[in-house]
Amino acid sequence: MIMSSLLGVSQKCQYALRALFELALRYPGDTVTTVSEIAETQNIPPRFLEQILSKLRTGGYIESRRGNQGGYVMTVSPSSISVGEIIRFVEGSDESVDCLKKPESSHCPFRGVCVFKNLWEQAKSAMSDIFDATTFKDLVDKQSTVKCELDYTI
Amino acid sequence: MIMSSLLGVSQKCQYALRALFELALRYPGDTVTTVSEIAETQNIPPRFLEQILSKLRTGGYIESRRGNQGGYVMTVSPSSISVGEIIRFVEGSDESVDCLKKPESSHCPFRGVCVFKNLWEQAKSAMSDIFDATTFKDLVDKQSTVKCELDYTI
DNA sequence: ATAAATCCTATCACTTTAGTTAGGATTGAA
DNA sequence: TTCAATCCTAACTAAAGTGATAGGATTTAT
Repeated sequence: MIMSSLLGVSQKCQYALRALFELALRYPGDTVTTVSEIAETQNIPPRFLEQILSKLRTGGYIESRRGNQGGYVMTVSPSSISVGEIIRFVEGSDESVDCLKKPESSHCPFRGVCVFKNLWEQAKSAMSDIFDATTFKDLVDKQSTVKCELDYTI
Repeated sequence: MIMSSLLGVSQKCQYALRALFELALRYPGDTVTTVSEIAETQNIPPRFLEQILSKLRTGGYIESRRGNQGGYVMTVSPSSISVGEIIRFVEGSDESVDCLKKPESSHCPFRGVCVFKNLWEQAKSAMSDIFDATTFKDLVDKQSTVKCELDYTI
């Protein structure tokens, strides 16, 4: 985990979210977007982004068209994909805290460890609530609001 | 950051919390506790724990007595130390997410990144709320409750 | 003096992260 | 058919972070 911060979101994961957001902006639509275009717009190393998009494809979040004139496209509605879902998919779901590791039933071996367990659970749950409640449609909607504000001020 | 998990709490940090909890259990009291004793009770590598306690001392959370019959003791009230405070102290306060890095005023450089910023802030805030609201006195109180329950069932 | 303990600093092994490199497979257009 | 654009996959690497160990210096009670 990115480990120096309580909120552990890796660069790779942030890239994934931004890339998916970029595709969500173009939804719906049957024109594909190339890796290069996403990479430039979101300032992501292109070859690295290739891997990330490839992985997102295996998750069913996006589809690809290969060959000349190929690229990526979002085929499921952005409203059905939450940020939390993507974070878990990209980061994996390993727990950094022993207490939260399976099996659920096993008792904490060390004195006092149990008193922390509830704390980790609360924190995890609070974060999940936030990330699971936000879909990519929400982000797109928010983006257009921001755009408007900017346009007005110019 | 511990990276692979959204909730990034390093092993080192968990050791620190457990060690501090162990000292909080003995508060108040003028008898010191050795590193070895804490290490055994909480199953922490002793030499590693040395470093952790030494660091906690520089933060003013505990005091040490050197030499023979030396050890560590908590001199400030456990009710005045929150879990969140210790986590931040031990992990450092580096942000893993670019959006949250200083300076506050600088605008997010990439399209759509701003729509994530609020999300990171919310998540961070939700966690801080939980961890800052829990003091080591709370943990000690909770521990004695658990102890009682166990005693009754025997 | 001696033993017991913290303190300090360096080192190490291991894992993770953030990419890069290289080549291959597939497709559409000329 | 040929070519170029594009996705696909695996292997590799450099750097950083993490967890832990090691040796010695310092301090203090006995």
